[in-house]
Amino acid sequence: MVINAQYFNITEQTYGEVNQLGGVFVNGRPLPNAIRIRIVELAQLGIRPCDISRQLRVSHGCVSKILARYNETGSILPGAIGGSKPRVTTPNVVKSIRDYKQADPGIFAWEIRDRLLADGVCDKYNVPSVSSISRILRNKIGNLSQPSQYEGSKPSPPQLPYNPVYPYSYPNAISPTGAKLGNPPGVSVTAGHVSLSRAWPSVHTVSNILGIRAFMDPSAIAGPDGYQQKMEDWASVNRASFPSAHAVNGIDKSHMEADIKYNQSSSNLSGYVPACAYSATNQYGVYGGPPGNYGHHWQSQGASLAHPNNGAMTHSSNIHTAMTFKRPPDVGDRKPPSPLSKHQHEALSSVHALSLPTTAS
DNA sequence: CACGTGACGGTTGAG
DNA sequence: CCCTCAACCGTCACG
Repeated sequence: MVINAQYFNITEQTYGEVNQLGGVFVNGRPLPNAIRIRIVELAQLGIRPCDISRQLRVSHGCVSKILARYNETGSILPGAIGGSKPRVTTPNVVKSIRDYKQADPGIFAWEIRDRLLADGVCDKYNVPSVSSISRILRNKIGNLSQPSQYEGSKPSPPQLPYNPVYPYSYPNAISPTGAKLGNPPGVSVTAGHVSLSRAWPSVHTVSNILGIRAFMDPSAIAGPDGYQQKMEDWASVNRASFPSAHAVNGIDKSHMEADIKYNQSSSNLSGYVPACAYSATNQYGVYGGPPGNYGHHWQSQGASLAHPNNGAMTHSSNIHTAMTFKRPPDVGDRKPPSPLSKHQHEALSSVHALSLPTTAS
Protein backbone atom coordinates (compact mmCIF):
# COMPACT_ATOMS: atom_id res chain seq x y z
CA MET A 1 0.00 0.00 0.00
CA VAL A 2 1.67 2.86 1.02
CA ILE A 3 4.81 1.51 0.20
CA ASN A 4 6.86 4.29 -0.99
CA ALA A 5 4.68 6.77 0.46
CA GLN A 6 5.12 5.18 3.67
CA TYR A 7 8.70 5.32 3.30
CA PHE A 8 8.60 8.94 2.87
CA ASN A 9 6.36 9.50 5.65
CA ILE A 10 8.61 7.73 7.69
CA THR A 11 11.43 9.68 6.70
CA GLU A 12 9.70 12.63 7.86
CA GLN A 13 8.37 11.37 10.91
CA THR A 14 10.13 8.76 12.58
CA TYR A 15 8.73 5.59 13.19
CA GLY A 16 11.05 4.11 15.67
CA GLU A 17 11.55 4.46 19.28
CA VAL A 18 14.66 4.35 21.28
CA ASN A 19 15.19 1.93 24.06
CA GLN A 20 17.13 2.38 27.19
CA LEU A 21 20.29 1.30 25.55
CA GLY A 22 19.96 3.82 22.84
CA GLY A 23 18.94 1.28 20.27
CA VAL A 24 16.21 1.96 17.82
CA PHE A 25 13.26 -0.31 17.56
CA VAL A 26 9.76 -0.26 16.28
CA ASN A 27 7.27 -1.17 18.85
CA GLY A 28 5.32 -4.21 17.93
CA ARG A 29 7.62 -5.15 15.17
CA PRO A 30 10.43 -7.63 15.15
CA LEU A 31 14.01 -6.58 15.02
CA PRO A 32 15.53 -6.65 11.59
CA ASN A 33 16.85 -9.98 10.58
CA ALA A 34 20.27 -8.57 10.30
CA ILE A 35 20.32 -7.75 13.94
CA ARG A 36 18.84 -11.04 14.85
CA ILE A 37 21.53 -12.72 12.93
CA ARG A 38 24.08 -10.62 14.55
CA ILE A 39 22.86 -11.59 17.92
CA VAL A 40 23.20 -15.21 17.12
CA GLU A 41 26.53 -14.77 15.53
CA LEU A 42 27.94 -13.00 18.49
CA ALA A 43 26.57 -15.59 20.80
CA GLN A 44 28.18 -18.25 18.73
CA LEU A 45 31.41 -16.53 19.13
CA GLY A 46 31.08 -16.79 22.81
CA ILE A 47 30.05 -13.29 23.54
CA ARG A 48 27.81 -13.09 26.51
CA PRO A 49 24.22 -12.12 26.04
CA CYS A 50 24.63 -9.11 28.20
CA ASP A 51 27.45 -7.91 26.02
CA ILE A 52 25.50 -8.59 22.92
CA SER A 53 22.68 -6.64 24.36
CA ARG A 54 24.83 -3.67 25.02
CA GLN A 55 26.67 -3.87 21.85
CA LEU A 56 23.71 -4.08 19.61
CA ARG A 57 21.62 -2.04 21.91
CA VAL A 58 18.91 -4.52 22.05
CA SER A 59 17.30 -5.28 25.35
CA HIS A 60 18.69 -8.24 27.09
CA GLY A 61 15.25 -9.71 27.26
CA CYS A 62 15.13 -9.66 23.54
CA VAL A 63 18.57 -11.10 23.16
CA SER A 64 17.64 -13.79 25.56
CA LYS A 65 14.51 -14.56 23.69
CA ILE A 66 16.12 -14.67 20.31
CA LEU A 67 18.94 -16.86 21.49
CA ALA A 68 16.59 -19.14 23.29
CA ARG A 69 14.51 -19.51 20.23
CA TYR A 70 17.49 -20.08 18.10
CA ASN A 71 18.73 -22.77 20.36
CA GLU A 72 15.41 -24.33 20.43
CA THR A 73 14.34 -24.09 16.88
CA GLY A 74 17.40 -23.22 14.97
CA SER A 75 15.68 -20.25 13.55
CA ILE A 76 16.52 -16.66 14.03
CA LEU A 77 13.38 -15.52 12.41
CA PRO A 78 10.57 -14.03 14.35
CA GLY A 79 7.35 -15.87 14.54
CA ALA A 80 4.55 -15.22 12.20
CA ILE A 81 2.65 -12.21 13.23
CA GLY A 82 -0.97 -11.78 12.70
CA GLY A 83 -3.33 -13.97 10.93
CA SER A 84 -5.06 -16.93 12.25
CA LYS A 85 -3.85 -20.28 13.12
CA PRO A 86 -4.31 -22.90 10.59
CA ARG A 87 -7.80 -24.06 10.82
CA VAL A 88 -8.44 -27.41 12.21
CA THR A 89 -11.39 -27.83 9.97
CA THR A 90 -9.36 -28.46 6.92
CA PRO A 91 -11.00 -29.76 3.82
CA ASN A 92 -9.62 -33.11 4.62
CA VAL A 93 -11.17 -33.11 8.03
CA VAL A 94 -14.45 -31.91 6.68
CA LYS A 95 -14.40 -34.62 4.13
CA SER A 96 -13.83 -37.21 6.77
CA ILE A 97 -16.61 -35.83 8.85
CA ARG A 98 -18.87 -35.96 5.91
CA ASP A 99 -17.91 -39.49 5.22
CA TYR A 100 -18.66 -40.49 8.75
CA LYS A 101 -21.93 -38.72 8.62
CA GLN A 102 -22.86 -40.34 5.40
CA ALA A 103 -21.95 -43.73 6.68
CA ASP A 104 -23.90 -43.16 9.80
CA PRO A 105 -26.36 -40.31 9.67
CA GLY A 106 -27.13 -40.71 13.29
CA ILE A 107 -23.59 -40.34 14.43
CA PHE A 108 -22.94 -37.83 17.16
CA ALA A 109 -20.41 -35.11 16.95
CA TRP A 110 -18.40 -36.55 19.76
CA GLU A 111 -18.35 -39.86 17.99
CA ILE A 112 -17.04 -38.18 14.93
CA ARG A 113 -14.41 -36.57 17.01
CA ASP A 114 -13.34 -39.88 18.38
CA ARG A 115 -13.22 -41.33 14.95
CA LEU A 116 -11.12 -38.54 13.62
CA LEU A 117 -8.63 -39.33 16.29
CA ALA A 118 -8.90 -43.04 15.86
CA ASP A 119 -8.47 -42.86 12.16
CA GLY A 120 -5.56 -40.58 12.40
CA VAL A 121 -7.25 -37.84 10.49
CA CYS A 122 -6.45 -35.57 13.34
CA ASP A 123 -4.36 -35.75 16.38
CA LYS A 124 -5.21 -34.57 19.77
CA TYR A 125 -3.82 -31.19 19.00
CA ASN A 126 -5.81 -30.41 16.00
CA VAL A 127 -8.94 -32.36 16.36
CA PRO A 128 -11.93 -30.08 16.08
CA SER A 129 -14.05 -29.57 19.13
CA VAL A 130 -17.40 -31.18 19.30
CA SER A 131 -18.98 -27.83 18.76
CA SER A 132 -16.84 -27.27 15.71
CA ILE A 133 -17.87 -30.60 14.34
CA SER A 134 -21.47 -29.73 14.94
CA ARG A 135 -20.99 -26.52 13.12
CA ILE A 136 -19.34 -28.29 10.27
CA LEU A 137 -22.19 -30.71 10.07
CA ARG A 138 -24.62 -27.89 10.07
CA ASN A 139 -22.89 -25.45 7.82
CA LYS A 140 -20.61 -27.29 5.58
CA ILE A 141 -22.14 -30.60 5.30
CA GLY A 142 -25.64 -29.90 6.10
CA ASN A 143 -27.41 -31.74 3.47
CA LEU A 144 -25.53 -34.75 2.66
CA SER A 145 -27.42 -35.05 -0.42
CA GLN A 146 -25.73 -32.18 -1.98
CA PRO A 147 -22.24 -32.54 -3.01
CA SER A 148 -20.44 -30.38 -0.75
CA GLN A 149 -18.39 -27.69 -2.02
CA TYR A 150 -15.47 -29.20 -0.57
CA GLU A 151 -15.94 -32.13 -2.58
CA GLY A 152 -16.05 -30.26 -5.64
CA SER A 153 -13.16 -28.27 -4.97
CA LYS A 154 -11.53 -31.08 -3.37
CA PRO A 155 -8.60 -29.15 -2.92
CA SER A 156 -7.33 -31.24 -0.48
CA PRO A 157 -3.86 -31.12 -1.15
CA PRO A 158 -2.21 -33.59 0.75
CA GLN A 159 -2.61 -31.98 3.88
CA LEU A 160 -0.91 -33.15 6.79
CA PRO A 161 -2.22 -32.51 10.06
CA TYR A 162 -1.22 -29.23 11.31
CA ASN A 163 1.01 -28.95 14.14
CA PRO A 164 -0.48 -26.33 16.08
CA VAL A 165 1.74 -27.16 18.77
CA TYR A 166 4.73 -26.19 16.98
CA PRO A 167 4.41 -23.12 15.16
CA TYR A 168 7.84 -23.57 14.20
CA SER A 169 7.75 -26.49 12.17
CA TYR A 170 11.24 -26.67 11.91
CA PRO A 171 11.54 -30.21 12.54
CA ASN A 172 11.91 -31.62 9.33
CA ALA A 173 10.69 -29.18 7.13
CA ILE A 174 8.36 -31.70 6.28
CA SER A 175 5.49 -30.30 7.80
CA PRO A 176 3.01 -29.12 5.46
CA THR A 177 4.14 -25.83 5.96
CA GLY A 178 7.58 -26.82 5.94
CA ALA A 179 7.21 -28.12 2.61
CA LYS A 180 6.05 -25.03 1.39
CA LEU A 181 8.71 -23.26 2.90
CA GLY A 182 11.15 -24.35 0.58
CA ASN A 183 9.51 -23.76 -2.49
CA PRO A 184 7.06 -21.30 -2.61
CA PRO A 185 8.43 -18.24 -3.51
CA GLY A 186 5.87 -16.57 -1.88
CA VAL A 187 5.81 -15.72 1.37
CA SER A 188 8.37 -16.58 3.56
CA VAL A 189 10.90 -16.43 1.04
CA THR A 190 10.04 -13.18 -0.13
CA ALA A 191 9.90 -11.95 3.17
CA GLY A 192 13.29 -13.00 3.77
CA HIS A 193 14.49 -11.28 0.84
CA VAL A 194 12.81 -8.32 1.55
CA SER A 195 14.06 -8.08 4.78
CA LEU A 196 17.48 -8.03 3.84
CA SER A 197 17.50 -6.06 0.95
CA ARG A 198 15.09 -3.50 1.17
CA ALA A 199 14.69 -3.63 4.60
CA TRP A 200 17.89 -2.28 5.27
CA PRO A 201 18.48 0.79 3.50
CA SER A 202 21.55 1.64 5.24
CA VAL A 203 22.31 2.80 8.51
CA HIS A 204 22.20 6.22 7.52
CA THR A 205 19.04 5.81 5.88
CA VAL A 206 17.62 4.25 8.84
CA SER A 207 18.78 6.83 11.11
CA ASN A 208 17.58 9.52 8.98
CA ILE A 209 14.37 7.93 8.54
CA LEU A 210 13.89 7.49 12.08
CA GLY A 211 15.15 10.80 12.81
CA ILE A 212 17.26 9.46 15.41
CA ARG A 213 20.29 10.72 14.02
CA ALA A 214 21.18 12.03 17.24
CA PHE A 215 21.70 8.73 18.67
CA MET A 216 23.91 7.64 16.14
CA ASP A 217 25.76 10.69 15.72
CA PRO A 218 28.63 10.45 17.95
CA SER A 219 29.21 13.99 18.10
CA ALA A 220 25.78 14.58 19.14
CA ILE A 221 25.96 12.04 21.68
CA ALA A 222 29.32 12.22 22.87
CA GLY A 223 28.75 8.85 23.99
CA PRO A 224 31.24 6.25 24.34
CA ASP A 225 32.32 4.42 21.47
CA GLY A 226 29.30 2.50 21.83
CA TYR A 227 27.26 4.84 19.98
CA GLN A 228 29.41 5.19 17.19
CA GLN A 229 29.68 1.68 16.87
CA LYS A 230 26.16 1.27 16.98
CA MET A 231 25.92 3.12 13.92
CA GLU A 232 28.31 0.93 12.41
CA ASP A 233 26.49 -1.95 13.53
CA TRP A 234 23.43 -0.96 11.85
CA ALA A 235 25.30 -0.14 8.89
CA SER A 236 27.26 -3.14 9.03
CA VAL A 237 24.27 -5.02 9.56
CA ASN A 238 23.09 -3.97 6.38
CA ARG A 239 26.11 -4.64 4.60
CA ALA A 240 29.15 -5.96 5.97
CA SER A 241 27.67 -8.07 8.45
CA PHE A 242 25.63 -9.70 6.02
CA PRO A 243 28.10 -11.94 4.76
CA SER A 244 28.15 -13.56 7.92
CA ALA A 245 24.59 -13.50 8.12
CA HIS A 246 24.38 -15.13 5.04
CA ALA A 247 26.51 -17.68 6.28
CA VAL A 248 24.17 -18.25 8.93
CA ASN A 249 21.40 -18.75 6.83
CA GLY A 250 23.11 -20.67 4.47
CA ILE A 251 23.68 -23.04 7.04
CA ASP A 252 20.44 -23.39 8.31
CA LYS A 253 18.33 -23.19 5.66
CA SER A 254 19.89 -25.67 3.85
CA HIS A 255 16.93 -26.56 1.97
CA MET A 256 14.95 -23.64 2.35
CA GLU A 257 15.01 -20.91 0.11
CA ALA A 258 16.68 -19.35 2.73
CA ASP A 259 19.67 -19.14 0.78
CA ILE A 260 18.30 -16.57 -1.03
CA LYS A 261 17.26 -14.66 1.73
CA TYR A 262 20.33 -14.10 3.42
CA ASN A 263 22.89 -14.92 1.05
CA GLN A 264 22.25 -12.20 -1.01
CA SER A 265 22.95 -9.96 1.56
CA SER A 266 26.50 -10.26 1.28
CA SER A 267 26.53 -9.81 -2.28
CA ASN A 268 24.20 -7.09 -2.27
CA LEU A 269 21.06 -6.39 -0.76
CA SER A 270 19.31 -4.93 -3.51
CA GLY A 271 19.25 -7.94 -5.55
CA TYR A 272 16.46 -9.54 -3.85
CA VAL A 273 14.36 -6.76 -3.17
CA PRO A 274 12.16 -7.17 -6.01
CA ALA A 275 11.08 -10.36 -4.85
CA CYS A 276 9.03 -9.10 -2.30
CA ALA A 277 6.64 -6.82 -3.27
CA TYR A 278 5.13 -7.53 -0.20
CA SER A 279 6.88 -6.23 2.46
CA ALA A 280 6.90 -2.95 1.21
CA THR A 281 3.85 -2.44 2.97
CA ASN A 282 5.37 -3.30 6.09
CA GLN A 283 7.02 -0.83 7.97
CA TYR A 284 9.84 -2.84 7.54
CA GLY A 285 10.81 -1.07 4.69
CA VAL A 286 11.14 1.68 6.83
CA TYR A 287 12.36 0.12 9.72
CA GLY A 288 14.60 -1.83 7.84
CA GLY A 289 13.32 -4.75 9.30
CA PRO A 290 12.75 -7.65 7.46
CA PRO A 291 9.53 -8.86 7.26
CA GLY A 292 10.79 -12.08 7.54
CA ASN A 293 8.27 -14.37 7.84
CA TYR A 294 5.93 -12.10 8.36
CA GLY A 295 3.61 -12.08 6.03
CA HIS A 296 3.29 -15.15 6.35
CA HIS A 297 2.42 -17.68 8.07
CA TRP A 298 2.70 -20.22 10.26
CA GLN A 299 4.68 -22.37 8.43
CA SER A 300 6.93 -20.26 6.96
CA GLN A 301 8.65 -19.57 9.84
CA GLY A 302 8.78 -22.84 10.90
CA ALA A 303 11.32 -23.70 8.70
CA SER A 304 12.95 -20.73 8.95
CA LEU A 305 16.33 -20.82 8.84
CA ALA A 306 17.26 -23.86 9.36
CA HIS A 307 18.03 -25.43 11.93
CA PRO A 308 20.70 -26.82 13.41
CA ASN A 309 20.26 -30.17 12.50
CA ASN A 310 20.15 -30.10 9.04
CA GLY A 311 21.99 -27.27 8.98
CA ALA A 312 24.61 -28.56 7.52
CA MET A 313 26.45 -25.99 6.34
CA THR A 314 25.73 -26.34 2.92
CA HIS A 315 27.02 -23.19 1.84
CA SER A 316 29.14 -22.72 4.58
CA SER A 317 31.97 -23.42 2.55
CA ASN A 318 32.60 -19.87 2.35
CA ILE A 319 31.71 -19.06 5.69
CA HIS A 320 34.31 -18.22 7.96
CA THR A 321 34.97 -20.92 10.16
CA ALA A 322 34.34 -18.73 12.90
CA MET A 323 30.83 -18.94 12.47
CA THR A 324 29.93 -22.21 13.04
CA PHE A 325 26.65 -21.19 13.14
CA LYS A 326 24.43 -23.54 14.09
CA ARG A 327 25.39 -26.27 15.93
CA PRO A 328 22.93 -28.67 16.85
CA PRO A 329 20.99 -27.29 19.50
CA ASP A 330 21.41 -30.18 21.54
CA VAL A 331 24.78 -29.41 21.93
CA GLY A 332 23.30 -26.87 23.53
CA ASP A 333 25.46 -25.24 25.31
CA ARG A 334 25.33 -21.95 24.20
CA LYS A 335 28.61 -21.11 25.13
CA PRO A 336 29.58 -20.91 28.55
CA PRO A 337 29.81 -17.66 29.92
CA SER A 338 33.26 -17.85 29.34
CA PRO A 339 34.65 -14.60 28.77
CA LEU A 340 35.35 -14.48 25.36
CA SER A 341 38.65 -13.58 24.84
CA LYS A 342 39.56 -10.73 22.93
CA HIS A 343 40.81 -13.06 20.66
CA GLN A 344 37.45 -14.05 19.83
CA HIS A 345 36.46 -10.61 19.40
CA GLU A 346 39.07 -10.11 16.94
CA ALA A 347 37.99 -13.04 15.09
CA LEU A 348 34.60 -11.80 15.01
CA SER A 349 35.46 -8.45 13.95
CA SER A 350 37.56 -9.64 11.28
CA VAL A 351 34.89 -11.78 10.11
CA HIS A 352 32.37 -9.21 9.91
CA ALA A 353 34.52 -6.36 9.71
CA LEU A 354 32.94 -5.05 12.66
CA SER A 355 34.61 -3.61 15.42
CA LEU A 356 33.19 -4.81 18.48
CA PRO A 357 33.79 -2.72 21.32
CA THR A 358 32.82 -5.21 23.68
CA THR A 359 31.06 -2.93 25.62
CA ALA A 360 33.76 -1.98 27.46
CA SER A 361 32.18 -0.82 30.29
C1' DC B 1 25.83 -8.25 37.59
C1' DA B 2 23.67 -11.63 34.45
C1' DC B 3 19.69 -13.43 32.86
C1' DG B 4 14.93 -15.58 32.71
C1' DT B 5 10.31 -14.16 32.73
C1' DG B 6 5.95 -11.84 32.42
C1' DA B 7 3.35 -7.55 31.89
C1' DC B 8 2.68 -4.13 28.66
C1' DG B 9 1.63 -1.58 24.64
C1' DG B 10 2.00 -2.30 20.00
C1' DT B 11 1.35 -4.50 14.99
C1' DT B 12 -0.36 -7.84 11.88
C1' DG B 13 -3.45 -10.53 9.17
C1' DA B 14 -6.99 -14.45 8.64
C1' DG B 15 -11.60 -14.98 9.24
C1' DC C 1 -14.76 -2.76 3.98
C1' DC C 2 -14.37 -2.96 8.87
C1' DC C 3 -14.00 -5.47 13.02
C1' DT C 4 -12.48 -9.11 15.97
C1' DC C 5 -9.25 -11.93 17.74
C1' DA C 6 -5.24 -14.31 18.49
C1' DA C 7 -0.76 -14.57 17.38
C1' DC C 8 3.78 -12.27 17.57
C1' DC C 9 6.94 -8.32 18.70
C1' DG C 10 10.59 -5.78 21.81
C1' DT C 11 11.03 -3.21 25.92
C1' DC C 12 10.99 -2.84 30.61
C1' DA C 13 11.05 -4.14 35.27
C1' DC C 14 11.23 -7.53 38.60
C1' DG C 15 13.23 -11.31 40.93
